[in-house]
Amino acid sequence: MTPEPPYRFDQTHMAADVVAAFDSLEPGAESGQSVSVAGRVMLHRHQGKLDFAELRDSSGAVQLFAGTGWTGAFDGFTALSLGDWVGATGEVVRTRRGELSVKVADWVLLAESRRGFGDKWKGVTDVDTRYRQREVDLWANEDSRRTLLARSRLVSETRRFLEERRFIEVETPTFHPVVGGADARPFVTHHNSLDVDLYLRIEEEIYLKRLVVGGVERVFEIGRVFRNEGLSPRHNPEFTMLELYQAYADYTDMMAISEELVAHLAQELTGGTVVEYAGRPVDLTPPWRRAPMAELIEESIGRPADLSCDLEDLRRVASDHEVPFEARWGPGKLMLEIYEKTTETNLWDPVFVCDYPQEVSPLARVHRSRPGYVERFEGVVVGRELCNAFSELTDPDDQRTRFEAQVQEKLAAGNSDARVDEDYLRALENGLPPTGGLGMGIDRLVMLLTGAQSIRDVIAFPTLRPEAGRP
RNA sequence: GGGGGCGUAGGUCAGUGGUAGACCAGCGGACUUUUAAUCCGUGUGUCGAGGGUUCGAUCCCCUCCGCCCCCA
Repeated sequence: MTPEPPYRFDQTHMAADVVAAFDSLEPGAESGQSVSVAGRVMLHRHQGKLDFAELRDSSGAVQLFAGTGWTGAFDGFTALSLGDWVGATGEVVRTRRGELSVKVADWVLLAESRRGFGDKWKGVTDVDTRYRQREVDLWANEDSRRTLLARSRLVSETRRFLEERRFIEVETPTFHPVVGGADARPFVTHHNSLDVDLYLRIEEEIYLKRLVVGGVERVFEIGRVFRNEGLSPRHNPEFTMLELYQAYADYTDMMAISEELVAHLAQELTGGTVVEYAGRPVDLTPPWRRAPMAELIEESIGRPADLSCDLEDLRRVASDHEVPFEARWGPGKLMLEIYEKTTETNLWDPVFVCDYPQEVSPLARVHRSRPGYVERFEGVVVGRELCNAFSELTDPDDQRTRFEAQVQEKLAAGNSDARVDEDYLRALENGLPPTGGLGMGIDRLVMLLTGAQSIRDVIAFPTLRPEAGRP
């Protein structure tokens, strides 16, 4: 019979604190000080009238040392299973073999682990189990705990970094009446009492820029966005995006803040700005290379593929490089596809890929000196997009024209959800000052700085096929 | 949707055309300073599911399911 567990337990020390505070205790010595610790039993060694257990809490681990001569309910203690939660009180001692220990006088079972234990040496390696039962993964695998903590620190440091620069954090709606400006399929849901369909947001930018119109000159949001697309090691249908908007700034300011933020986070999390990913060094030290997309494509494939080429040239380049394309695509879309298929994945060290075709960038302002292009960049690291930024389009008439073209394009692509966002156009008519905007994928940033190969390793509960549905 | 890989005990993994093994965990026992403790004893299972070939299938073949990776 298992007694009812207590409702609370007074913990005086974390395991790591005990180990640190009594560092100087000699082997065989007793401190005379009693502590109470709590956590899970991770290893257990019974030896006749003695019993040793490794107790782990969120700070680390400390050994529990029980014996018939000093431990209440000793037989019960020896019967503890791996994974059981225990609270224990006793004097801090160091054993003759030198292990700092709590010499257990009293102890209490806080919860049983009824469902077996992973391999105590290898943990749990089955990826399906690790993702479906993250609670098991977390207590069995040190790497999993480290990643979770790194993510928490990264988000926390990001807030601090931005707040120090006078950015204000806000929360904008997750339900959008109109699909946003990014190029992604939305999830659709329905509000019963309003009897309207709503879309889960695919980005945060529209509402954030409306706040800039309202006078919030530096604003950011760290929030969940949703894209109804496939799963892959780099894509989860819901993921976390940082977006920030800064009045009176342009995309060059966004480059500066991007590289400073990433370098700062790398420093905080890894102790330096050169990190290792997939066995290769990545130098995140600012300043990052800045190069027009057209230049990078030509570097990669040895011939130009940009808006100075005519449509037939671009189609030929696409064909030569096995880039599939559709007849209705204009030169800008072709150029972007060629870039993505031939160039992007080869960019290892960070580079700001600048000056996108206007055709594929409905929310970015036209380039001040390069016709056909907009002032937009993506920060690419280890061959992946990490962030995306513009000098924001502020002209309501131009914005309307772009939205209408985008809606036509989406309808042509079979997307019946496309509509012009009249609310946003009305907001622009109230005046958006020159503004720089930046979006950064938090999940991919955590991957980069923790070495994770899959986005599922940095999301506590990634999207999975439901287990139910088996016959 | 196409290609490749994987699926064996609670965990980590071997293995064979003659219905299965190791270690750990579990259970019983010994042990007063252990460190993945050790030692003795002990049980593990629809070998992912279904069908086929075969005297006989966990193994070979087919279909399906699930997971991972690559591609679209």
